[in-house]
Amino acid sequence: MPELPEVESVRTGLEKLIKGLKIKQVTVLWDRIIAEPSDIRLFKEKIKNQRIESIGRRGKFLLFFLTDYVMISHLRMEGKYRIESNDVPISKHTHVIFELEDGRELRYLDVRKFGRISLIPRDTELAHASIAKLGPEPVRETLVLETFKNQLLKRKKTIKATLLDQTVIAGIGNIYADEILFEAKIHPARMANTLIERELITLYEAILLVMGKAVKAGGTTIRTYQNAFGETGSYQSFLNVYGKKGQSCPRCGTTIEKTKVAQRGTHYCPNCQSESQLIR
DNA sequence: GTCCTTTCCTGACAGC
DNA sequence: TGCTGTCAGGAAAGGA
Repeated sequence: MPELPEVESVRTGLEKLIKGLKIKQVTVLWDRIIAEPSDIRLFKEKIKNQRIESIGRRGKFLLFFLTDYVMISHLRMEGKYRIESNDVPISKHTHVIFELEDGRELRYLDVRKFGRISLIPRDTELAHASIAKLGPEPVRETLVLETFKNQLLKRKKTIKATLLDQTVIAGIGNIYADEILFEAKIHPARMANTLIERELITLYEAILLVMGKAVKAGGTTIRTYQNAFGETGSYQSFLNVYGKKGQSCPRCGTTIEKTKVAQRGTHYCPNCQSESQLIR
């Protein structure tokens, strides 16, 4: 499940592999992957002979900057890009094939077909609905402590749901939300607007720490995640609570529990992230 | 405006 | 063995 660190690792990989190449033509094997334009023929027509000038990222969205268009791609749960020679057989879960001028192909694979691709004119990307509403990236330069605190204090929902809300901060998904809350010693079901000053600052620092460390590690490989080189991330070796139900908390030894918060599987240490916080 | 629920999808796994 | 049911979950859309 690619979150910001995994998408960033895909981005840097793709830049090394296909930047500067021209797309000769595109084959779409599962129409629903293409969100825009709604007419698939138009998508294929427009992308023909476009050169991949660079590859950017905003939150969990990949942005392929082409000659005249920007291709916005979200991998959702299991989307991945592979570069293959055109004589390599098409695997079962390949849904979009971009033929490149050097005979290789950029292939989009997605077991669950949740990923979406949009092709829009250059320079309209920042105004595109999916991008425009995103909150700041989780780095010190863009995530301003005061703004962050104000955002949280007006949310009448759990802190876990708030961290997953892409309009508050861009790029945090289920794995890192659990890891961040463990780091900050805050219970995931705590209401965001009940956090006190000290907790808000601790949480802010935990976000920067966890996300920064995960980007450096090339992301986390839980199920099937691979970057463009087919490499896995290494952050899973730093995970403290995610997927650790029944194991000992690395901080206090208490057994890690799993519940459901904000409709998501949620892992936490019942001692470090105490329930008693909930009554405040 | 904010929050909550549903929808999209397939593979893995538990239980019978 | 083979079937059925449940779970995994990010974002968009629609309803409250």
